[in-house]
Amino acid sequence: MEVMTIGEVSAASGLPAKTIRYYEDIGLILPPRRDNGYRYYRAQELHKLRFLHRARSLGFTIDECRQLLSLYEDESRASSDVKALARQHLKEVEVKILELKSMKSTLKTLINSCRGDHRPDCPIIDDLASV
Amino acid sequence: MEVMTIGEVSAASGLPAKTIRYYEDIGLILPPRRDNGYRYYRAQELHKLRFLHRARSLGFTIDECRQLLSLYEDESRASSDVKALARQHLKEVEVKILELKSMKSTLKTLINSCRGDHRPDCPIIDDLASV
DNA sequence: GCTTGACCTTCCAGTTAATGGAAGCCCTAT
DNA sequence: ATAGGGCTTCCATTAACTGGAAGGTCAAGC
Repeated sequence: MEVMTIGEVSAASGLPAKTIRYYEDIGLILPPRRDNGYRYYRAQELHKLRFLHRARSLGFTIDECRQLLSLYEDESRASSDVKALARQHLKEVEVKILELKSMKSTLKTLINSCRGDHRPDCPIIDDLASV
Repeated sequence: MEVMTIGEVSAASGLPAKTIRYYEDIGLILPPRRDNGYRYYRAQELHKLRFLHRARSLGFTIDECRQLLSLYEDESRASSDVKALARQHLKEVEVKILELKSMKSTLKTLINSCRGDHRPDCPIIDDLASV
């Protein structure tokens, strides 16, 4: 397939067409247009869309994706720049994990202490109300 | 302090005044008003605000908080309802932790394999581009 | 040649949970 | 009287899409 419509590149990249148009709106991927106004995508654009898909699935924000994309396109990039970005992101992921683990452990404790029957007394409610 | 202004209840609950007004907008806490239009908060409202603060800090969504609040106020609630809500939320927290852990492990691997020097070759970029 | 249906286009609105800021009252102290 | 701090409302913005409406385009079939 030499070039693709948005529907085709959506299937090929795994990104919804809506999302691909959104990425265009915010200036991430700017495909050329046919005479009828239809977007078309070449291998070049498909690669970038897949790149974005993967980066997003690793939790990078759109803004980080923008930076990654420009590093991807920069033949003379320093891998240290990429690594720094990834390290920063890793840190944020780790912080979130810690927050969620703390929630998880509190929730587990509360759930375990609650009988969960037809009666109203409930240590979960008591905890929420006690702070 | 018999009753409080929004600034006072903000200090007492730990929630920003902006957030307290927002909670009113969406119908969570509806304080009475003075003749001059100022909101005022009694112990009753303060307790609910603290309740919300705590519930949010455990990651419950606003909608879940709404349900929790109505259980809190329902003298004839069944603790099983509270427990079910908490269990559901715990599940979601656990799912998020798993997602983040998977990101974390991939990121770590990629970061470790990247030299991070002035040269352009970078396994992180390669991975993103390879999918 | 015309219709049908799938696909494409743009634009507008809504989602979550707040947050920032502007314009303008109100109250207390000096 | 005026200055300040706190209060009010209303509007806009954030992140990253997603849904839907109204309408143009194209290939296939009758």
